[in-house]
Amino acid sequence: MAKNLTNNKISPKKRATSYDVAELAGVSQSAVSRCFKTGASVSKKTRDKVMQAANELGYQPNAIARGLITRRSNIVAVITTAATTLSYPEVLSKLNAEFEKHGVHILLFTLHSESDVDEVLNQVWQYQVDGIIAAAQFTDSQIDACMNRQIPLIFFNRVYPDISVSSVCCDHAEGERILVKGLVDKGHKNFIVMAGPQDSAVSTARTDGAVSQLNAAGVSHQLLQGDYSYQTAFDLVDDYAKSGDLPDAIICANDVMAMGTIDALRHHHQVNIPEQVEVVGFDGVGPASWQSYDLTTIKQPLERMVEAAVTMLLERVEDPELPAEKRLFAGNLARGTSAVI
Amino acid sequence: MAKNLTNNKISPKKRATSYDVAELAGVSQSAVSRCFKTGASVSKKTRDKVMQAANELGYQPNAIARGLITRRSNIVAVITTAATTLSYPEVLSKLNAEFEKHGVHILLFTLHSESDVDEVLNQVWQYQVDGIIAAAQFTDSQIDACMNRQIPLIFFNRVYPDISVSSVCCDHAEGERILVKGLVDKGHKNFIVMAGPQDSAVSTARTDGAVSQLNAAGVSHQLLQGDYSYQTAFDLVDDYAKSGDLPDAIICANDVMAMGTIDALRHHHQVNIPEQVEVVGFDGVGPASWQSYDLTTIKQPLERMVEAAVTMLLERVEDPELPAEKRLFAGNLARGTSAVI
DNA sequence: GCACATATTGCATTCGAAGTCATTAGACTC
DNA sequence: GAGTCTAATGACTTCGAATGCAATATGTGC
Repeated sequence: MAKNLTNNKISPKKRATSYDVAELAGVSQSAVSRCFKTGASVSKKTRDKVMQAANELGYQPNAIARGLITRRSNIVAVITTAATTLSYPEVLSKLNAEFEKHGVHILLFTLHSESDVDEVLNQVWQYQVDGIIAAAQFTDSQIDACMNRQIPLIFFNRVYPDISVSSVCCDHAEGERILVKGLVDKGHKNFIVMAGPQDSAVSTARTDGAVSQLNAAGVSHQLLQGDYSYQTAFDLVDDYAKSGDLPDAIICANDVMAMGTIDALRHHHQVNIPEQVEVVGFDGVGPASWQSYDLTTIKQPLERMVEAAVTMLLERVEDPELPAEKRLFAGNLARGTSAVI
Repeated sequence: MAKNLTNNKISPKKRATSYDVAELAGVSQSAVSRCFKTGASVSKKTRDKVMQAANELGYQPNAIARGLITRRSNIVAVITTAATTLSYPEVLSKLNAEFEKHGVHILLFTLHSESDVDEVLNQVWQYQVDGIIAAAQFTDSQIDACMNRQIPLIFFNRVYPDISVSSVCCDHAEGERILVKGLVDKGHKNFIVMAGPQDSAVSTARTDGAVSQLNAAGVSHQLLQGDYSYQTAFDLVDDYAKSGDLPDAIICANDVMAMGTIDALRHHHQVNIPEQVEVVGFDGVGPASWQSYDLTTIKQPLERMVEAAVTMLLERVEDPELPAEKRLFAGNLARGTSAVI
């Protein structure tokens, strides 16, 4: 096979490097490098020559090589549990949009079960990410591992009250307080609280919030163990309703379960919602506001939460010494138009 | 400040490199490298020493440095339009799971508008990704750019009949054929076809499929221009119904619009669905099967499509000479239990 | 014990861009 | 035109792991 000529522009075998550009432009490799760094000292003449050569060769600096020397990959890891929740795409795409503004990209890691965290972290170390956004439960030693490696870490919708680690979280307890207050003020006495998966910290926060408010108000409740899914909620409520008696209100740990609950009551038991039973959720996902459900729920201010998470992370990438910070955002009550609370 | 001692294990400032491990284990850096490469020639004795040292230092090979020399980043770019579609999280998390099996990770790029492709591609080049999965519309020259750089490219739910480029796609036309046939066989005569955004290739494929089947069957239809969103569909149908007359059936380019359609008719115009008007969608998203909608739709075999896309991409990473391949998967009819088609 | 094949090992180099430093060109002053 | 000062430039080194190659160790058969 013929030897590859250095200045054979046709050969698509190798992508152009800064040396190729330098040669074509008649300058040194250093000059090329400087042209792609804002604020570097380059004369207009050189820059023009270099840029033209770069265009001609389709040159883009190799982020891998750059990352090696600058020790900045401009990549952050986003670690989430496999997506059952409907707000996942919204969060992910907002995160991506925010990071992109700063030239940062997302390397995605999804967990099949929360126990995979260790394995995922090993992968994360290899990629020299600049930071981590975690929407998953970490153990203390996993958090320690991030700190030892000086990799900024922001939890999304998880809080560790006893650990000095940053987080952005919706105020689940406060949200439930608002919901419960509304329902209790309306005179409801018998409640069902439907929890999400037992290993979900978010569900626990919401459920505990609701329960303690109900207790404080001195009204009774019963707990159903759901798993965030429509079908499980549907089945649970279907079974429950077969027994004959109905609660005044059902508080679900997320919107999807609330919709399952509504459908079970409405379609299998001819119960009028919200006249006979009032159902509330949490999240503010799209379908919750659809006419068929018109759900009363707490809408998480995802936009602001994502913005906060990104800002906090990038600040800490710049200055790793910044102290941890926990930010708690109140949700907005989205009142179903036919609801009365 | 004190000079950093080479063997100061306490200092968390720098992560361990293969040289650190080599020193601690009393071997050369090459030996360390070989220990982390499967199939390399290393004695058990050396491997043990190295692995112990690596553990002690928390060493993980630096994927950035490795990528530089091997010209493999083990990263693939996933390019999608900003997620309005409900199947997005499902696809993304399945993609991730499949790739992870092969030690490949996803670098995420989302487009705010389809015109951002150029900008995104520039980012993509910088990261030396091994391949690209694109769920977005590319121009011919953008496709060419990938080919020139020899970066394998697989389109997801986009086809380019005239270009030799690989794709995995749901057979939208075939799906619409099934739906239309069912509806026509039932005796329906007046149809509405609701399209998605005009720049969406998927919408066009579905809409055209439906229209040509309707024409072939000799039944009339009217076209409404939607945008895949619930609200727009709701408003369009609401307006339409105000005029007084109703079609026999409405064919929507996706499930979300079908649900908006159902809600508008049912809640604003007291139309019985499916008795008075039959509504069908496309996608098979979660809420479509919920009792309130119980939608007749074509479910895309996402699991298989994702598997195919991943396999095809990785094959082409291994052997860039493999010819392009277009795979078309038929969707499954999901019949609403109360539907009659 | 010797000749030889095979398995391990280390040295030196490589990938591509960025930073350090010394040098040079250019602008400006008097 | 000589003397300063700054801006621009290039040679060289660096980041961390992988690899070709040569050197050494180990093992085998006689």
